[in-house]
Amino acid sequence: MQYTIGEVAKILNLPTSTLRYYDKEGLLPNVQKSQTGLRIFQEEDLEWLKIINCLKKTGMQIKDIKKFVEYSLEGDSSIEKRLQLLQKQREHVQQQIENYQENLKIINYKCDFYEQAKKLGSTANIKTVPVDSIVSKK
Amino acid sequence: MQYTIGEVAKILNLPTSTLRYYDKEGLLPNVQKSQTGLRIFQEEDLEWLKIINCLKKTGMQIKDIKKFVEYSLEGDSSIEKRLQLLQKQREHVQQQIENYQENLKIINYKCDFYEQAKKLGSTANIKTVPVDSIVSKK
DNA sequence: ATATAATTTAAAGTTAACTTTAAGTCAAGT
DNA sequence: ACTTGACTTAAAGTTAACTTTAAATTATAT
Repeated sequence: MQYTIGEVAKILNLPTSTLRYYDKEGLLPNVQKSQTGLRIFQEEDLEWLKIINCLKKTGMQIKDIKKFVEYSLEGDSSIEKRLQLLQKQREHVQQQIENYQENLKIINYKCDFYEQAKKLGSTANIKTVPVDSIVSKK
Repeated sequence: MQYTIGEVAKILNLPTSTLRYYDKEGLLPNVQKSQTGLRIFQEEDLEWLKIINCLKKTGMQIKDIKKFVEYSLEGDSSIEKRLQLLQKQREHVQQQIENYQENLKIINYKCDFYEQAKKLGSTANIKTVPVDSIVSKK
């Protein structure tokens, strides 16, 4: 199965301009071109793009994704480097989830506060606690 | 208890330039100045900054944080608007956590893959599954 | 009193990740 | 054959969120 850039864009819900940008930045080294110059995406390229998109969505910068791509092109000699890069990203994501969960507590607290305020018609006379008492202390 | 901009910067682990930028953007409407023009942060301002930082860290844009600040300055008539803004952010954060968790699955899978590859000395001969089979389908 | 460190403002500079534009070529349907 | 829509590149433009710079003032320590 082959895909045009427009089809890939729909599947991944990304603009075609972004896909071309990724290609230009060297993130899609295996995408082929027809004789007339059109990009042809294989199933494999789609899988590759989903990995790249996953790294992107979890906050990895293009230049670091490019590193990963370059390691991949180096072949088996770079397995260790690729593993390390992914493990580092895994830790980053786990940390991010924890941060979000802590911040969610603060937002929940604030939502409660304003729900109270809504009932009372005023923010006065609602007792508050310091933000630091909401987040888990280490 | 009062704080200089440098002290606040240390406490929040932000550069002073960022604090001044936030001030310039109208995010710190209650910070006072000494007769000589230096910013004086009260405990209250610090609490305020922690909320702002929480919104910032969970991906809210400055312009939307500014909206929240402006609503707050309007007084009790804007309680509903502030609540809605925070509820929207809460949903955004919950969604973000879910996204990260799904993407973490993919990264975990890839880490497993490269740990295998490391043992075998090669990525060849490792059976793989499509990315879509890793993420939870709805 | 004086040197050093922290603060001030306004304005310009930076960076990442795209997006848009322009001018053209290619593909698909009638 | 022709129109319409999708695709191509290169280059310029955009945006958000800071950061840096410069020149000056203020605060702190000796």
